[in-house]
Amino acid sequence: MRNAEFDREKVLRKAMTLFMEKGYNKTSMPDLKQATGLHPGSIYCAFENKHGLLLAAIAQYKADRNVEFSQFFSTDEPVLTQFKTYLDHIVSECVSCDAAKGCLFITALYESTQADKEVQAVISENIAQWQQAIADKFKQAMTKGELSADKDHEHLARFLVMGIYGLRTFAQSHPQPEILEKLAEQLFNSICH
Amino acid sequence: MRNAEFDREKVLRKAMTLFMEKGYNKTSMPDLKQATGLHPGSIYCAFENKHGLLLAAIAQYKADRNVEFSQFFSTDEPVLTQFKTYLDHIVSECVSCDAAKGCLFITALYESTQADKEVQAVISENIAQWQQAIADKFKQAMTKGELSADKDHEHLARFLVMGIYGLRTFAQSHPQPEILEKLAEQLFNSICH
DNA sequence: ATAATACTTGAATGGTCATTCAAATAAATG
DNA sequence: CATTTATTTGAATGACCATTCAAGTATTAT
Repeated sequence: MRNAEFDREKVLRKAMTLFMEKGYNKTSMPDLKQATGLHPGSIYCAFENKHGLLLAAIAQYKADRNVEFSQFFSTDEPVLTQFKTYLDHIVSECVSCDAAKGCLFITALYESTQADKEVQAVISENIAQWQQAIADKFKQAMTKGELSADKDHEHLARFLVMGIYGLRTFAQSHPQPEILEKLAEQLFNSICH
Repeated sequence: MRNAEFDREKVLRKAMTLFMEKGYNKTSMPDLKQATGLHPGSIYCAFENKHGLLLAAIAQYKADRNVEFSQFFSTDEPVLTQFKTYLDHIVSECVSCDAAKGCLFITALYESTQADKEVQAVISENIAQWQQAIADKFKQAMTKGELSADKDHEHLARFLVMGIYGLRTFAQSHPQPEILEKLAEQLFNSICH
């Protein structure tokens, strides 16, 4: 017996960064070898193939985003304030120059073909879970009286997810901070008022 | 001398459909040959290379969308009603099963790399023009008294573009008509109220 | 210590792709 | 009609890529 020598999380984060920066298809095995330090054989040994590495990277991305999400909502501020901070964070990601400006869910979903039902299903499921977490927070805001109780928290969550996707996509062509901030603000207001 | 035998617009629409369905990178020259009936040499003769074909397809896509846009705003209904109809049309595109459910601007933009500044610039410009056309319509709605005059028509246009991108992206993972219609409705209301 | 097991290495393989090219063909011009 | 000029054809080219594999190596368990 023998355990893998590499740090699985580090390798997955390197891979996920490449997938976000260059896209899955244009990230070659030589690219992955260079970025991760792993030889092709090791990648195949650990992840079956390039597609398996993508799935593992998506899972890691989901785990990382989950932790991040929880952190934004673990303060003792009002839930709506937490949402605003969360949105501001996303805007700052959009205008950053590193890989975080692209969301792996979106890029992988747009790149996936009809043939790759597996990636599509995994990402849809991950998005649905994120949306549910948002819906739960909205419900919490309603029970705390921060949000009028006649709203549909699941609809609000869908609208926010839609808006965040819109922000991210809009930022791809027009990454101006002030404009994105205004858009995020109106998005927030559309939900709260 | 001699003119090309093929119908340029037809070829470009075939190519644009493939690019939307499979993505630019995964659309191979054999694919293009089969879909357009053009041999590789003809494509190179007419469009320089595959990348040139993409640029030409994007230009054709823009022209087609321009015509479409004008048609939605050439009725004698109130501008806001025209917007609602336009939005409904986009929702119906999102839930359709053909290539129209993906927008070539978005798919090509997400697929383009940092290296391909040309595609990025062309698409950004095309989006900006579309956004400006929307802004003009909002201004028109304000002068006609359909929309309160204290709004910023350019901001409204950006918000609508963002929302449409959000809708399209959201639909990629959750293409349920009723849900998308509700989202489109709230998007519309966020702008008008 | 030794055997068994699993990871690592990196060159080799086979396939696919964008692009080129030279020959063939057709239209337009004078 | 003849010449010129452009397009069409489709096979050939060269590059790149995902994947495989066999030999080497380290770790664990007995």
